[in-house]
Amino acid sequence: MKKSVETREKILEAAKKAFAQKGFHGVSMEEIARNAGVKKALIYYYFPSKEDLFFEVWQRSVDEMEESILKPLEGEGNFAKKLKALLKSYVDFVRSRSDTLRLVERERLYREEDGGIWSKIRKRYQELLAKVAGMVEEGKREAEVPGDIDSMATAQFILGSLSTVDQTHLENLQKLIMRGVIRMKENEGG
Amino acid sequence: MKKSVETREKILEAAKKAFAQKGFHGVSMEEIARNAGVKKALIYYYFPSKEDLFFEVWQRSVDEMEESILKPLEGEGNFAKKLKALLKSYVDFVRSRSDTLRLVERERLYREEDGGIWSKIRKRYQELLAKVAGMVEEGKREAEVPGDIDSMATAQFILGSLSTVDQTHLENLQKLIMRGVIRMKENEGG
DNA sequence: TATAGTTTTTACCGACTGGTAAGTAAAAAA
DNA sequence: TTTTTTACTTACCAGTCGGTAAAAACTATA
Repeated sequence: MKKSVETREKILEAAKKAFAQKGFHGVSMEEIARNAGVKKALIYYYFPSKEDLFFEVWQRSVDEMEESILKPLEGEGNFAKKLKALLKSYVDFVRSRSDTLRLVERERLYREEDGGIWSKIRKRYQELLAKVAGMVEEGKREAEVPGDIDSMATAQFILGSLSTVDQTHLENLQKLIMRGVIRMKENEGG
Repeated sequence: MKKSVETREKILEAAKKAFAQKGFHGVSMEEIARNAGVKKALIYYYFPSKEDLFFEVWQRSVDEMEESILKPLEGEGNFAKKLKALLKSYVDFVRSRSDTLRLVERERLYREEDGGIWSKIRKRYQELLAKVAGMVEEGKREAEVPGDIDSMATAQFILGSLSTVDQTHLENLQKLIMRGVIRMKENEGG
């Protein structure tokens, strides 16, 4: 890999770790530079501002998350199987990349003066939600999801609840969600 | 009310609003003082440090939340009714005091150098979770909750999922949770 | 009205913040 | 070989941060 790209990548990596732990305002550029083994000014050679750096970190994380949880279910057939696949891949994701998840989830709550990166962040998150909601919508057409349940609500529900629970209980949660969302045929074990 | 208490209260109120919107690190003491109509130094007359101020704000918010969601179900009989009451009061709480909720939920994620207030915060949140988990445990004894579902997981699930969903879909979420948690008798409408 | 205690403001501190200007060594292009 | 570009450092800026000391204003009691 080109050296310059490597350096840029190193900065992004250090920034991601720091932001995930302490949030945007809790981290200084100095700190990121130190952890990346680089002088602070160099960060400004690659990124125009702290906000821009953060945005790239965040955006990559959502992309990574979307890829991880939606790719595995592309081949699946009916809705029940898709949901199962989604939950499984999400659980894997939470287990293996909890930093990324925390980063994505925490920072979308900022209410701050709108405009700037924060509205871009909320918008992108809505896109992700919409994709999951689209899947639930299919489930309704297949009559596997009760019709009185809103797809968007279900999408928020799935992503949100898994992200707040601690890792010990992920499988349990999977069950809870399946039971809530799918119209169960009595004789169809978990 | 005594003037001094009033002033103290005014500061706490301004602090709460600011912290809920921007998080601990996103808010300056100057800003809090300005919004409270007070000089910054006066805050230090009432509170020893920013962390202490924040901790009191946060603690009050959890207490308020616990009171709001657990009180209404003290009179209720069986588990199904209790859960229903809990969900109802929680939904009301989310609607009427979303600031408080956001404050409580956001800040418990901080990983920061441990010790200080952040571990106290996590500990207190665990207490709240434990109380909800206790209720679910009762439900298991009454055979209304499937035995293979962990009580702590369920508690995290209930509090967590409601807090991430947006207000439009709260009632839908209520349904989803009921279906997931309670062993449904087929002929018992929502 | 003098006095003592409480509450609030003024004025400041050193440390740190995000960000920039100027310069440099090495590599690439000419 | 000379010129230009890339990648990076040093040194600094103005502004803000959390926090403090001390004076000033207010209140209560005598």
